[in-house]
Amino acid sequence: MRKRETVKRATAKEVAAAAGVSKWTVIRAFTPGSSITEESKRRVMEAAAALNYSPNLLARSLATNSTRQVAVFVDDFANPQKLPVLETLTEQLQAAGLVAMLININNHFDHVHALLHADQRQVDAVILFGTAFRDETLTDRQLGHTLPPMFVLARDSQIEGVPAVVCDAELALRDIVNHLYEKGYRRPAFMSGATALSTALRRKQHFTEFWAEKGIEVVDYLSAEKYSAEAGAISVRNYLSVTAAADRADVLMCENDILAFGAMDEIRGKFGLRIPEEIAIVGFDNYELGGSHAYSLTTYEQPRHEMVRAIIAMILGTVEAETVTLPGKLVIRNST
Amino acid sequence: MRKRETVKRATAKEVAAAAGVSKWTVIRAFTPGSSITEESKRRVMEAAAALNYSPNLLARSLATNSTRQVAVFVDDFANPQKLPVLETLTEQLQAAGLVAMLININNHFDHVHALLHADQRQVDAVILFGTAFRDETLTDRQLGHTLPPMFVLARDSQIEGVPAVVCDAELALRDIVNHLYEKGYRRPAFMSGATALSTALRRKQHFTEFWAEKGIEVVDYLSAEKYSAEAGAISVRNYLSVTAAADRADVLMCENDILAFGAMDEIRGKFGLRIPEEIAIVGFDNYELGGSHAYSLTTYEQPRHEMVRAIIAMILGTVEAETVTLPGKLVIRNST
DNA sequence: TTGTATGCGTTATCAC
DNA sequence: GTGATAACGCATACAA
Repeated sequence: MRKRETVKRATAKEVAAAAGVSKWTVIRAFTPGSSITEESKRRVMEAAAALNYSPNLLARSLATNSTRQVAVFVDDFANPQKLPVLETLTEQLQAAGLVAMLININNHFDHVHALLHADQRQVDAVILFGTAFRDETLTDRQLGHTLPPMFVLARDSQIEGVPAVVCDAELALRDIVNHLYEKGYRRPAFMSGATALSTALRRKQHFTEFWAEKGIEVVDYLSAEKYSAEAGAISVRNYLSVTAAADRADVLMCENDILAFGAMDEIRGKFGLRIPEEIAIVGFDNYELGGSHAYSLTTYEQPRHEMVRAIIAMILGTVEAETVTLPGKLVIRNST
Repeated sequence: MRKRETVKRATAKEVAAAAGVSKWTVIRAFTPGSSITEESKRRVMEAAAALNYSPNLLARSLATNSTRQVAVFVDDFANPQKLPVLETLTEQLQAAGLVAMLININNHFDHVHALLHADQRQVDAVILFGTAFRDETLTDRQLGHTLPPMFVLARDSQIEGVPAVVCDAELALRDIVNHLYEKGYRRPAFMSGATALSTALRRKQHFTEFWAEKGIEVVDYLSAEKYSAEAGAISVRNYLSVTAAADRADVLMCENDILAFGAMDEIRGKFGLRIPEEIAIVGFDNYELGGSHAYSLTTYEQPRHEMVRAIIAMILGTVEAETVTLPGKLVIRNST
């Protein structure tokens, strides 16, 4: 590792010497709201500008016991929806004077490892962004009581005492089913992804539940190997291949947009069915491409700005840290 | 900001007291390859485990003048291709014992601001990941000579003395044009995105150049408003609307896959043309969805693992820091 | 308002 | 191999 020894950064001490004051006065000049005369401040700032001084945030962190860094754990980079959320997250963190450490959770760097590392780096908080992390490992002896505050974003929390910020699945599915029912659909099907995530299970469960409330007890279930267009295509192909046209669902809800894209391609391309006339499609997430003419996918948008705002408020401590469920919004397009 | 005062972390000093040694011995126990007896090390490790001690990386950074943190500047979250690169980048950084600080460059937080901030945080390096940042601002007085080493990833460097790691555009376009020529296409068209980025211009320029080498001097140029499917669709719609079938290109290369998706949808959906029989399509980036049955898009894949490896090697100083151009790979599918 | 002493937790360097 | 001294750059508490 090349160290940063090109040109030493100026320190408060040096600025103090140049300005003819003590280094503590320099600190004050850079501390908003501290008592210092205009004159002193002006001289300090002048000297600072000349020496190109700016406070060393590392040293400040050590002294204040607060790094203003937040570790963000991500373990599913395959989901393109992560990107806009990361954008929102970094933007709002930065606006709050915080900065994101992006941690890739994978086979070589698991949650426990990452948590230990983030802890050593003294981060002010850890955001589990849609990662599958359960309680068990946390009770290990190796993890002390000194862990940074943790928060779960966009997934249910499976850890005792760790709050989550999620989109209201019940409301979402209620809106979706109501919409489909009003449109006249009566034979629903649901395609789920591979995982047994509680968030995913909940969508399926509410889907079933709300159809039942309408008196529709028969729901077909499809499942895809993973969250990819190809997997969605394969899943729907299997379904359509073994299902007589008369028995076929008239609307298929996919657990996310990516699955829906694959399903739509297959339905139109391979089976020559019209969407939504012969089978309607619903996705989840409102991924950008769904708005294009080709897909025009009815979907549900999670309130990512509000979710991020909520989690940051908890981190800052401006609101109590407790699980929050926020309403999203149904986006109706031509696929239903 | 809630500080981390729940339970104070154990320090080397406390571990030393518990183990009956000096704190420097504790440090040695945690420093691979330092001279310490097995017995001392064992006792230290025992005490450390009991007290749940682990070294404070913040304090270490201050003392060693090396944070092992790398700031990654991103200003275009709309491009979904950023995500897999971020995955690769974080994975390899972590494998090298480094960690990524993800910085969102936007209207509220520009490059200069971000650079100053990263500098204050004492990052070991800054990666400009596909951001549009030019030299001018850098010569400002406000930016000292103390800036961290900078590197540009996936775009040409426009800053004097700052190396870049890019995909070889010349080779890429040569491969693409050769492939198209062999397939028998003779009427090429090129769709560019909105920006006047040198990387983008270069693709267009080489595209033209290599067709000229084949004796084909006529190339149609389309331009999209931005890098979105919708913009690609609009662009190709305008083109096809004003171009007689006889004058139409027989192959359209789009500057990236997203534009290509939009173009393909429009070409098939609105104009009822067959791909590739009536018009072939080429993209760039090998975005995942392009592999799906519906698109099956011929495209070009940037060598992201090698690119990331190269930039990290420069950061670590294991290779000289200089601009590197790496070969990607043509991915041939059914759209050509 | 300003200056002084002390602490944050670690590493580097030198004696022993 | 081990302990001690100094230093990293800043913040807090207190005295002037």
